[in-house]
Amino acid sequence: MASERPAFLIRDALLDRFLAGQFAQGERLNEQKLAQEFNVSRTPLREALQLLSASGLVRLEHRRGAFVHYPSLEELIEMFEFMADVEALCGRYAAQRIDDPTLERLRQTVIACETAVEAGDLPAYFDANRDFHRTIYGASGNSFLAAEAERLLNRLAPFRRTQLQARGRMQQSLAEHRDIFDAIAARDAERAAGALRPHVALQGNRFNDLVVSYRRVQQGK
Amino acid sequence: MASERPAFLIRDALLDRFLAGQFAQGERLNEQKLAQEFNVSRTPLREALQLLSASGLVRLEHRRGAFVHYPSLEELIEMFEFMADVEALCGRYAAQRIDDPTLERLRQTVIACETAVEAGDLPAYFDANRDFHRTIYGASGNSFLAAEAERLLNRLAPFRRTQLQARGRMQQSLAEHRDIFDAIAARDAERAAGALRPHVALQGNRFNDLVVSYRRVQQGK
DNA sequence: GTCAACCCGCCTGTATACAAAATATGACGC
DNA sequence: GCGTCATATTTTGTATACAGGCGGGTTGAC
Repeated sequence: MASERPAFLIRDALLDRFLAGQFAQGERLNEQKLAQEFNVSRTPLREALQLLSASGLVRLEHRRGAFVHYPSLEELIEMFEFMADVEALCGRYAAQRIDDPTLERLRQTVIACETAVEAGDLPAYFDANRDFHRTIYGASGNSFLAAEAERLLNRLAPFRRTQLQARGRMQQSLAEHRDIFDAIAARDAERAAGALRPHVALQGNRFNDLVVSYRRVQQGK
Repeated sequence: MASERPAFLIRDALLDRFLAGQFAQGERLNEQKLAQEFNVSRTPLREALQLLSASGLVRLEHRRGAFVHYPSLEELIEMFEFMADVEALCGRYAAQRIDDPTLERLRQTVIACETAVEAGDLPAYFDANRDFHRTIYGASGNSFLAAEAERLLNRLAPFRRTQLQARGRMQQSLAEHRDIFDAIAARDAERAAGALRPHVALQGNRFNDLVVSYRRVQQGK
């Protein structure tokens, strides 16, 4: 059993608290208190805070402390715009470069999405959806790009989850997955990119959904 | 005078050492020795190592230490491919969204490039070139995208510098800048993106240049 | 002679101690 | 009553102390 680094565990635990809305925007995080809560010293806790600052959820101010910084609505919109373009990029390269075994794996992730939709299982769909997208990242043949895409995915994941909760969104998402898969299977780079961008981007009802879920997170509920 | 965080100063100092080739690939970095060299304790030094691990130059292995990890040639190629696409993205949005004052600032950066070329001043061109690209990032109207682009720029900067050293490369780069500027000024998004991608991407001689400079850095000179 | 196990030393990871800066508190003056 | 200055307390940042793991070297057995 690999005893993970405590800093990572603490980071993840803090992330859960963030997503559960236990911290208010701009709140100052007290190192001593948090260290006591996690039964560690301040050293690994500070490490965790530094990790979180890299992902933007915490802002470190020299000699002032760590402050909670949820992305503003504007930042979220910008992040989704970029994410959509990055995913389109992955799709474009994937269509050009995917090999048959990977294409088959991608097909399996689509099937997993179908199964989840039929069962009406949202968490399962969330996982299958993630697999689908990550498989495309890997199929891009550029592992640096894939890593960057995954980093963004992790950062936006909580907000993407809430997007799937709206009625009918899961079915729509699945239909788009089928389109994307077909484009990649047909090695049609432009069609793959063109199908992926709106799949990820905020538009129409999606935008409104985000605003709602944003307010919800913001108010800690 | 703002007493900067020591960890940042140490990180930058270490970066200089990396670029000067003072560390060999895979070399293990001894915390105690480095801490002594910088006249600090291990605490801020470890902080600096964690910062460097975020930019990929150092790989941290639990209970084993920090290891130097220069990007391989393959990784570099992947990074340049992604960078080219990200810059193209910035250019596309910039053409759509740039306002007149920013366009004027962009014109000034092109003029600064011209001045540097006429003077044959490579360092000046490097700075002007950087300003040109950063202005486009900002003009994209997406500050998240701009920040990501800048992060990539910083990470690739040392390798881009060596690319400009080849004969005639500065003139060619300037000519491409003029094209890019014209496309943005004409609000032609596709042309801007189409001009930026090859400007940044590795192709033809550029690729060979990179291989050469890579070998040079790799061997610590 | 080779391989394996054990032991010792070095190094990392974590806790704690200490110093200095920032903020909170209270008193004084306007 | 409000603002400002001095002081006290909290809290960060850094140094140091301590514990445990990893690696290297030596020793012993086959």
